[in-house]
Amino acid sequence: MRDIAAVAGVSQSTVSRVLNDAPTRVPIAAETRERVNLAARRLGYRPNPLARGLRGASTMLIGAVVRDFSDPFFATAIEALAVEAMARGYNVVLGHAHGHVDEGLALTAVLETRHCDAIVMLGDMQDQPRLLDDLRTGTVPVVALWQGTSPLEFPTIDVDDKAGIVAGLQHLIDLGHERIGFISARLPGDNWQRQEAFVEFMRNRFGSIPAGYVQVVPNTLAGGEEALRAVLALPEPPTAVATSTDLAAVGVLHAAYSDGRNVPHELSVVGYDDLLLAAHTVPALTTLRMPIAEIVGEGVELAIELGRDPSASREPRRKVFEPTLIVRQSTASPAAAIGAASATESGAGAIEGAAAAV
Amino acid sequence: MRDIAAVAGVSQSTVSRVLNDAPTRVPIAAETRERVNLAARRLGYRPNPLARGLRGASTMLIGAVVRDFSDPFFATAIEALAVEAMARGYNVVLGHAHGHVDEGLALTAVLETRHCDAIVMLGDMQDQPRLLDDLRTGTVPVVALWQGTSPLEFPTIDVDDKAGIVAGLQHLIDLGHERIGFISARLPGDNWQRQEAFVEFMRNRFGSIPAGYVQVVPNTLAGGEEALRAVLALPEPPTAVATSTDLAAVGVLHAAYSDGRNVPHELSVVGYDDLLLAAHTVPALTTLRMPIAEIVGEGVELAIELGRDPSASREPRRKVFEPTLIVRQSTASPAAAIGAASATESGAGAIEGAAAAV
DNA sequence: ACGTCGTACGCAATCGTATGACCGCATTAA
DNA sequence: TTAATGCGGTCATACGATTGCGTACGACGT
Repeated sequence: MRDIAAVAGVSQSTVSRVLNDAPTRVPIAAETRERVNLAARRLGYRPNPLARGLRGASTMLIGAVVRDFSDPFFATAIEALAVEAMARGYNVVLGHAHGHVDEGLALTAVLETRHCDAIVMLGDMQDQPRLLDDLRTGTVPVVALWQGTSPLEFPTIDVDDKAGIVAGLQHLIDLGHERIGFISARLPGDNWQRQEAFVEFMRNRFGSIPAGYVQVVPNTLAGGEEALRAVLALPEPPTAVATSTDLAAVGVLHAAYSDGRNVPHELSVVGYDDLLLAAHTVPALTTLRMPIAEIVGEGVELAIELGRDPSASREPRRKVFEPTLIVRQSTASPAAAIGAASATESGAGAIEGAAAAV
Repeated sequence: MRDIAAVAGVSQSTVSRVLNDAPTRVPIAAETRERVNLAARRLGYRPNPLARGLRGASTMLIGAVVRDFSDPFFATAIEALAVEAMARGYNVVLGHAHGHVDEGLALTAVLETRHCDAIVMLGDMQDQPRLLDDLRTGTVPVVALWQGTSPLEFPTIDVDDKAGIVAGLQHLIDLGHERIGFISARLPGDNWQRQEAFVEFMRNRFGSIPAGYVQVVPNTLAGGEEALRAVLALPEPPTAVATSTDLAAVGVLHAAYSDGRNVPHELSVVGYDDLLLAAHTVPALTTLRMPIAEIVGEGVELAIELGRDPSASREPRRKVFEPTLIVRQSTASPAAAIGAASATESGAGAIEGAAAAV
């Protein structure tokens, strides 16, 4: 910048004013402006965001705190986050709140993150009290996405999990299912929202839930497999399972296939999230679409707004989106099991193949 | 920091020296050290990385330039990157080199990235000349991962795609396949390495490749489906297909199922990458394992090293890792097709179910 | 008694940018 | 003629930390 000033024959302050061309109380002649711009371009000038930030200006950075982004759901969310942020001229720095070295690392992540304009938290972090504490006492505004029912500490954008679970269960019941299991895929620190919704709905509908019909497993493909095997080993196994996650549901599909159980004729499966993948599993997964883009977009918008105007109300508020049921080929009436034998004879999947639209 | 100095009754420079306790030519009394540390802790001092970076010190940031991280392969790679970086005390900032708004955005991404200690490029970016140009002329060291055969401009860590493809094809040939198709899932900017390896190997082995046996599609699930349908519509369709990507392979599995083709009895499928998902598809996917963690770890190591010591040789060098064949249930001898009818009668997947170990 | 040396620390410049305070000049109003 | 005003721009300083250099002080040697 000093070089530009020298070349253009003006002072450094003038250069600064020209380059940001912000509304200033100091007028600049158009001719000078031209000269400076030219020099800047010729010298290939790039503003140094560090120096900018040092002056208290915005760094155009949004911090993302996420636990585990091998989880395809959060991977998708992060991509959305990056896209939304960049569309608004912001960059994203990753803070990894990993469970293992947890406290130490989590803390560091936040410290290093301090020079962000805002922080977006993806997923629930109730098990990381020090991180939350840091965030709470810090000066950087925080927006929480998919916080679940945790005590509201930050502005939150969330999804109506209860409505989603109910929609999935109602779909199964409409098909004629009554013995419905639930696979509760747990993320560390996550709350029990979807599981509770299941329990509440089923209690109201059928009075009680058979023992073993709710399986709690880690949110991985292998977790889904394990849970399905456990549920099918029951004396009176369910004819359908709902899962709290597509990831687990994909594991379920694999386990069912490996054990020779035809989905959907012998077992119906409902996922949750509608990952990109869900439309392309074998068979394609009936699931609940999570409006990821909308949620993240809203979150970024809010985060930036809070970052720009620190005086803005930071009192916790919550916005809730609705998931929508997407019916594909992994659910069918339990009565269909009668015709299953003849169906498989003509090649597994022939029936659904005819309706394979996505 | 000034506050600390005041509280501890020393000068701010002393505080700086104590807090970094770096090897300095200025000795500090142990007692003073204690006093300063105490004051710093009580005041909850957090160093401001901006000011640090301003003085030319390292910002402990690694920039990641990636095209599209909805691709599960890159999502996994990014997670690995974040983990490896944080294990070394670095954070990661995301630069999105999206294909659409490409040039403009790509450029911006890099500019904003300037204050990183190093940049890691994930995937090939040959179609973004301006980005490459920026990277080349910049002062920040760059390490390229999965660059393919592009002209070597940066230190590169890569995988031996040719060996991988050959291993997959040899596996199919060993099973007795001769009519083998290839689904070339293309990432924008990517080169044709895997496809070329296929063509070369098959030419040498069988003399020629039937028309239509090589399908080029975008690297998506839908791309895989489309390619499989095209290949099966040929007058003499292949008995096996290799894909350049697990993502496409999953699409293939879905399409085969939807069209009533049993995998592996009527069609063998070989993937490439060994995503986490690959072990849990229906049926589990035979594929080539990409040593993602090793590659990324090596890349981060190198990037940090280059960042720390700018005098280090930055001349392009390449390190190559070997993929390894993972045999699961999506491949079988074409002769098995004879017994396919009876096999499906007892429920699809019963056979592989018995061998469902991962 | 005076010079020397090692120890322990302070002073002040510096990085790149933003910005309030001032300044010279011309034109216009009083 | 003088003062006020507008224009076009420069000066100096601040942001928070790092770091070369200077310096005060006690101990020690001669």
